[in-house]
Amino acid sequence: MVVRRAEGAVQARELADDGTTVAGTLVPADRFAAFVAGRERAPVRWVWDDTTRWYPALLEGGVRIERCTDLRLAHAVLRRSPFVDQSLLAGEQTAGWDALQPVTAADPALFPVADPADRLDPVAEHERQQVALAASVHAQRLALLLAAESSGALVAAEMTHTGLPWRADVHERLLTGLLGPRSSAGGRPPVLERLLGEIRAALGAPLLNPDSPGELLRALRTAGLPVTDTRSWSLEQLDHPAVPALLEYKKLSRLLQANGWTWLETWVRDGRFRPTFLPGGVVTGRWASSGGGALSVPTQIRPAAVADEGWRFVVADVAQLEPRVLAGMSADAAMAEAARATDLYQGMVAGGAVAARAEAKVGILGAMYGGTRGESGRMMPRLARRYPRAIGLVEEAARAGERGEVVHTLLGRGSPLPAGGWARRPVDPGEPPDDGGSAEDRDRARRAWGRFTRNFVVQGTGAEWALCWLADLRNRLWRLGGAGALGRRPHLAFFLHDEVVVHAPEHLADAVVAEVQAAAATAGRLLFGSFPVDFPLDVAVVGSWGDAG
DNA sequence: CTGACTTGCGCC
DNA sequence: AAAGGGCGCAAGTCAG
Repeated sequence: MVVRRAEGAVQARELADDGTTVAGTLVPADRFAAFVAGRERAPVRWVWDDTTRWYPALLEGGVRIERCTDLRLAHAVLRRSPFVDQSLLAGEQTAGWDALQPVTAADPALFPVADPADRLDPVAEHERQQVALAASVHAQRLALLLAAESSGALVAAEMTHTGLPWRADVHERLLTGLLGPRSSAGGRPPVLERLLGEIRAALGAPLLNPDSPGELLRALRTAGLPVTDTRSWSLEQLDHPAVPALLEYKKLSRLLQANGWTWLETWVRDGRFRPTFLPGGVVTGRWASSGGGALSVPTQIRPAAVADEGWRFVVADVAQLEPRVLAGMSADAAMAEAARATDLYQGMVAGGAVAARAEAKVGILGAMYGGTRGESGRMMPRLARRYPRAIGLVEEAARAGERGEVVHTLLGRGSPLPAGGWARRPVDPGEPPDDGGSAEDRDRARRAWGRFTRNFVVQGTGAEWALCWLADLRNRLWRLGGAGALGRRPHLAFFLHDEVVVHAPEHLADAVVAEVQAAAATAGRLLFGSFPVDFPLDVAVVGSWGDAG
């Protein structure tokens, strides 16, 4: 069913099996939610321009849908995929689809005025996408990616709708305990005020504002300290009476600015934290977020996320997702064998690849992030001998990036092309060949891009695993849960790259644990088939997020 | 004054 | 001498 906004109404067109549209219906806007609810009684896929423009209003109306095709997200994937013949996506509206942005504002209006999306034809775009998909040598993988991406869009909207249960009173108690009572008119709370006094005295700088990196750096140097920046890690290396107070000040000041009383007032309403999640918001395919720094909620304040009375959180995260994904996508049997253990790094020790867990960890992280020198560099030859396919895959991705080529994830998400002049091929004989500065600058940029593409393939495939996990779990939770609206059943409340928080009635918590596990197994099979790589979860049933892990 | 950039730090 | 990827956010800084 393809839907399109049409002047206070919705035009809905049935899709035939061959992809052509048949009957069309015009549904008044105020009856659309009921129309959708009615159609959901039988299996149906909603094809629409962009989930953020449709689903929030349906959820407000109490309607949950089973599946959709999000043309905006699918378009973005297909346009960059090296598995796709780009000429098949060309059309007069291609630029319009390229430019389409999600709507993030909590705008209750289903039909915002002058939305550029309204000029786009979803039927034509859907048809182009289907043709491009069918012609691809990796149609199945891409189809899985598009389905997972669309499912992710539904999850994201649902999580914003239900929100993460958040106890303002617990949060405030936490803040007061660490900072002292909130001070009025933008002044520092008492604990920060006291630390400020200590810092100023110890540095002999009575007017110092430690929030200014420049001022602080000058004050430290005047006090005779050999520093070039003011990062906590650098300050920790110094032996000076001002340092402990300064480190404490930085930590608490960060808490106050990022997740203090202002954050609480801005982002927590009616006992729920409701950030906006942006599926596909990161080039690798990871989600981004906006509002309240959702993907970096510090562990410090997680105790304020408390399940409702009679409800529990099921918190699950994948141990060492990315190295496991690397083992799977490279079909490296030796690394997959190490991944059979709950702790992959320990498994590498047991397999004889390295002598100690710490070596395994720093070596693998270096292989995935591009740390080729120092401790991790020293491990590389040994890892490459022991895990030739896994290490070979990331090395090849790095080399391809250094040559300015596109790399791709397992399911076919393509990396962007580098923007710098170092990689640009001459387009026109008259064009200057390069704008990249000195040879060293170009080499540095080339290596940096190689580190990016090296990480892209692993981080991106990890994101694909997580999307499949999330999508399958969403359906399992729905089937688990009796009747009623989304928020009255077990539901996903939060997602952070490789971790989910499910909010569920207490009596269903154990069943949720089983579903979370089953969904992880499904995700592994969807991506890697019968190749034996495990994705063990750390799962906790808790009353508060702070009690997990 | 606004907007763009840098710095630093939280998360994965 | 150091040399790791991806983000969002807030404050400071600086240019216009």
